[in-house]
Amino acid sequence: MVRDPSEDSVPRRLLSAATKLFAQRGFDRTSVQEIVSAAGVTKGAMYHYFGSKDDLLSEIYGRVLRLQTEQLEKVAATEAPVRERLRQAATDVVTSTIENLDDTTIFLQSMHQLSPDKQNAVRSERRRYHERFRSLIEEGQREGQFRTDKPADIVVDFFFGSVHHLGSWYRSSGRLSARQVGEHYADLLLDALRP
Amino acid sequence: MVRDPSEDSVPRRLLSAATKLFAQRGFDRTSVQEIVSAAGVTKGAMYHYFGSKDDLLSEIYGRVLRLQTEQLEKVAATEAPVRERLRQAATDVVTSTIENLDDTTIFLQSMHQLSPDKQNAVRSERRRYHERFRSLIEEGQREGQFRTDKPADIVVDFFFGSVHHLGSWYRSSGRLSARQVGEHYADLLLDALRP
Amino acid sequence: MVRDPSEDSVPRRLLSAATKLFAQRGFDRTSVQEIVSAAGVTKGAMYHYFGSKDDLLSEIYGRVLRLQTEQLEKVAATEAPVRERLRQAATDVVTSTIENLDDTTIFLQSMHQLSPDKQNAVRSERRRYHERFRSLIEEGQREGQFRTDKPADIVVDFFFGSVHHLGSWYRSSGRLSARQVGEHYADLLLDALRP
Amino acid sequence: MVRDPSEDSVPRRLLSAATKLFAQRGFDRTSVQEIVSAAGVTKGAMYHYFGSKDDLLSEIYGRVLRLQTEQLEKVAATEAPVRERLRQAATDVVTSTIENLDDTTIFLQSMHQLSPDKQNAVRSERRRYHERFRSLIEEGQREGQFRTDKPADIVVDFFFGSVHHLGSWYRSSGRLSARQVGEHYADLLLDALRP
DNA sequence: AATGAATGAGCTTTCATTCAT
DNA sequence: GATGAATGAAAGCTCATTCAT
Repeated sequence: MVRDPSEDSVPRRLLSAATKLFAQRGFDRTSVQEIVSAAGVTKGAMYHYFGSKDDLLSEIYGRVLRLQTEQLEKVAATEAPVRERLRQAATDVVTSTIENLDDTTIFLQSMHQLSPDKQNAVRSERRRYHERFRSLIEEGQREGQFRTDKPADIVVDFFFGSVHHLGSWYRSSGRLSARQVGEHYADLLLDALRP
Repeated sequence: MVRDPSEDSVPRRLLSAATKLFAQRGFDRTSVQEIVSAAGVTKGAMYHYFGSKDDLLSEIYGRVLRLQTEQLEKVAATEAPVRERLRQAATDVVTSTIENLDDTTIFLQSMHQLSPDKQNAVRSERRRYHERFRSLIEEGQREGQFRTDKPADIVVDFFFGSVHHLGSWYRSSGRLSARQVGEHYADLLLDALRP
Repeated sequence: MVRDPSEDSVPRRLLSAATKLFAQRGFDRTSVQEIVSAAGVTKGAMYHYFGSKDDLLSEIYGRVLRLQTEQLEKVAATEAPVRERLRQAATDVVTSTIENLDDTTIFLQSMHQLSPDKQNAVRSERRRYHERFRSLIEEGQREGQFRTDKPADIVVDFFFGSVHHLGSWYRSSGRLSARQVGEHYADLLLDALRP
Repeated sequence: MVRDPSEDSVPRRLLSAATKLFAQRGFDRTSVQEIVSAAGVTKGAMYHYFGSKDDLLSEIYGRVLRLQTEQLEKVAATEAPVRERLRQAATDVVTSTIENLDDTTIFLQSMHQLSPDKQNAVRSERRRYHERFRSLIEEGQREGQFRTDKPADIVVDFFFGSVHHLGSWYRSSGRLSARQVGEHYADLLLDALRP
């Protein structure tokens, strides 16, 4: 059978429909019926591929978490000076957050609606990510590149608050590109860290 | 009828129970039955005082918004140099956010679950608040106190992201007081704005 | 408001409709919708009075168990010779089983479809009932009234098998009354126990 | 293809898995998916060999019914005195019921969950079996071996109730063997029939 | 002979809200 | 002011069965 290339596989269509709807109306306000209708399949098909509505959400999280973790590991491992590595990491996370704004909006708004153990899995992945980011800051503090009168964990929470908030105001139709916002944010972070 | 002073009025008990529950489990996951049980009244009583479950949420928003707006107006109107006024405003909003962490957590997580018109009302109040804050930054930029290569609205969103995120990590049992966090955050903001 | 005496209370109507339907089609084959339609109310009303479909079943069990336990205690406590007390107890349990044939049919067929803890509650009540019956047989064995070469517990299971089976064959339109069947069964039991 | 002799044919594995599961959880509570998973095949395979889930149940019934009917015919046809033939038939049915306890448990619990026409088929087979058993009793009554003040059909129902009930209490780990229970039950029946 | 994706109808349960009292 | 019985719509999920391959 020939496949229209525009016609994705069923699980992919389900994930994509769910992402859009969860971002628009929230996880709880989106019914399984709405998701499967948007994906053009029936409920049975969805439950054939995903164990539950929660599973859809977890899967969406997983994708973006894995992507960002990968990017961070790659940048952190380069030979560049720590200031440059932190700047790059900060720019990257802002850019990729904006490029996947639906996923990350859902992340922020719906995580606490998952079942406790799925929440823990996501949280610990997230924690590892933050710890990796924090260790960059600590490295710069040890080298005398960054101020030492601010605890690194406070700075991390300060910065990721800003990042998570992007979904509430950034519009792709606005005057700034994802990259421009990323650079502004990285500047603000780096300058706030000047000794 | 004699009133035990510790026994608040019915609407107050309802608001307080709703606040706690919404913060713990989210708006959608909290049933009206749970709220009225926690408040020690019946459903009928709740619908006597509040038109709907949405109304409870709006009311909770309203309280904290009014409080923070008031604080900001007061600080902005003083004669102090703009750097001092911004520092005070930043410290204040962090401190009062932490002191009302339940309310502000709800704010962040549940706003998009309100009916559209209630959402607009809240949003426009919020926007006015942000504009007042932004105008402080712009004043400092005009006076040459703050850098001018960062648009003031980006800085506002950057900072309020950090503030909204407090609910996801701040614990009153941690090593930092609300005031200490406020001062750290204000320092980071002010230093990021150094010319 | 004047009440038509033929119009029972809602919970009573629900129990009665459920009893009839469970007996006819089995617990699993009966939907909540069928029950509430038969009772002339809505699902919401049912869930207002009963926590679950299981609860309806438990309640039906409870009623007939309590009735039969009471009858047995009363007979066992009289001064009559043990043969007479056993004969009366046997006749009674057959008669009341037939008179509540729907309830006891359900008992037999649907007990294993209850949640484990409800099942245990029912089972232990049932066990107490059987133990009381067995102690009557043992008393007769000690007095030399009954044969001693058959363990009392085997006899109890033998007899209650017969009783539980009534629902599969007894029809009120048949040639024997409940009392007549009770007397036949009691005779068979007593004569099987002759030394 | 070489066949591991321990590896039964697919239909046999399906029947055996279904028997175990139906006995454990009941017919309605067992899904086709569970059966095929337990048998290590897929749904398609099951529907290749059996027309429906009901068919599995009918097949299980059929096997045990045919077995017991055969045994009864054999015993009834011997030349032994009627008391001995009845004793043997009673012992046999108890023993074979216990030896196939899963099948007979299902028989008792799930028969009424079959489609009406399959139910009728099973019922009429069962009736023939009971009639053959009853005719033994009537033969003994005519010969003066058994009491005549108890209708034979009542005695048959009395006894088969006991037999059907075996599944609710008999455990192979208990103190009595299948044969011992069979003898106790046969004694109780024969002695209840003493003139 | 066998697979497994997909269907579609049905299930129990939850819940915000109303209203006679 | 307050009760709590009752509604009715919708939710997430299950499952026997079909069918193209």
